[in-house]
Amino acid sequence: MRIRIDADDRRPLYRQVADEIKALIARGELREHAALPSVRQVAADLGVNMNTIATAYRELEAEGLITVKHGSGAVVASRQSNATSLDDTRRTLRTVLTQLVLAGMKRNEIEAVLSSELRALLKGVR
Amino acid sequence: MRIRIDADDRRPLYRQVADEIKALIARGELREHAALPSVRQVAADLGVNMNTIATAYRELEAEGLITVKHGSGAVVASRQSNATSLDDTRRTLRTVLTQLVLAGMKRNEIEAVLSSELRALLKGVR
Amino acid sequence: MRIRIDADDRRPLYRQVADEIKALIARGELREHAALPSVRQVAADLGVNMNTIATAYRELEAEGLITVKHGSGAVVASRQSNATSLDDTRRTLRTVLTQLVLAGMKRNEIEAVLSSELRALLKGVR
Amino acid sequence: MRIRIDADDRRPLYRQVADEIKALIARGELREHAALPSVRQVAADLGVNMNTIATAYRELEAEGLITVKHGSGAVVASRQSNATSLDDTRRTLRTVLTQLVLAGMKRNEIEAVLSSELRALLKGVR
DNA sequence: GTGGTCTAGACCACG
DNA sequence: GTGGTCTAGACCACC
Repeated sequence: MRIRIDADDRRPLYRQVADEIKALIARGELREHAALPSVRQVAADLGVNMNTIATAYRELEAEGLITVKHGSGAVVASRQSNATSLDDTRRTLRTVLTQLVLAGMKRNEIEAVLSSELRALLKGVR
Repeated sequence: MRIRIDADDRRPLYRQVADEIKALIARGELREHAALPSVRQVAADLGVNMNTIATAYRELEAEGLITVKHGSGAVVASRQSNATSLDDTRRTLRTVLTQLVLAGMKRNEIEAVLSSELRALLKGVR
Repeated sequence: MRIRIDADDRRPLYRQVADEIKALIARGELREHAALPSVRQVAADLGVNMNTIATAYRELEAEGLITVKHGSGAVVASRQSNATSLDDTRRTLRTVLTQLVLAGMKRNEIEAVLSSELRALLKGVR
Repeated sequence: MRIRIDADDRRPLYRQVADEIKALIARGELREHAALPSVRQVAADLGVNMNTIATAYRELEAEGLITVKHGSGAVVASRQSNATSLDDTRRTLRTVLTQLVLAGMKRNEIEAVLSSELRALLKGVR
């Protein structure tokens, strides 16, 4: 289970980590009740501050995707409620689509990008 | 031509304004060479500081979407270069799709959302 | 004698006009005591506000390059003192050279640009 | 590593700062991945407002010369794209050369100034 | 009238 | 500690 971060990515580190873990859950690579690696471990692997990973885990817990148990690490929550508001998601989606249109892409080109990314995301076990 | 901002939106104000204007351009409601409302005007309409709007306009100019002429206001640029990197856009797209999957949506439901938003964006004169 | 302005040029209009006239004088196309076209005329030709041209002429007069005679128009001054400080000029030159270096040009490429521009400027009567 | 600003310089402060840093990069005094001093530090050194320096850094980032990471400062970018248009640079160069001619300098004197400035700029480690 | 620059000071986000 | 955002208000440059 590999988490990647990218210095050229403009998202803050903690969000890159959180987003990577979300993708693992979405793809089914991390299933319900699966244990996440410890904060310390991830921090060491990525060479970043432990606080950064702790912040990522806190965000995931706030969204209801993982459960952090005192002393025994974090596990994927049983029912993903995903507290991220659908409003936010649709807003972001609109922004993305606007960027694609302004980049000069035609409708069918945009549709191709969308389904290619969706396919890539869902090609996992799910 | 109405610009909306939302206090519940977590993007900074200046970016909400910039994104709204991008959408207007993408939809064709603001065409090439069309004049944008003045910084003071928008600031008064939205009840925010002039500097906030000036920042939004500066960002749009830096991306090549508008041209600002000192004493005479801003207009939509003739050829949109759109400096926003496609990498960033695809990264954001992946995040959005992940959110939709985590919200429990099935593949066909997600496809429905995508095409509905795309249709809404392109239903303009374009 | 043609003065050109360019909407894509980021210098203010009045400075574009002033710079064009300076170039005409430098090239010898406008010699000592030659009459400049009237403010009204230039404004009409270029389709801009008379104030803009008046500002340009005022700048040229302040630099000692032209003499504005009440009621009888402007003429090129007899001895060009050119009040523009050499400091400013050298500062601008340094900025230009820095841009060329940062654009990745090698020393000999930069030298080629410099002498090509200099030749173009001096190919006039001078 | 010293940044100088000059009240007699007609460029805005933030651009003087940005231009000074560009020159440091061009000369090789600031190499790839080198850390820039913090916004607060530079502001304190120069006795100007933090926002002024932040504006300079934002401009440098927009031109692709530096990368700003939120909690950890700014570094020189790995590959300089230098978004400044070559058109603008050549226009400025023409203006500079015109000034030199109007200052009464002969062709060979101008060539001497040009190569002296170019040598000064490139005498670094580069 | 338009936008540009700068200040002082507040509060937030990131590591 | 770092930079980011926003405000209020001043003064300047351009048309």
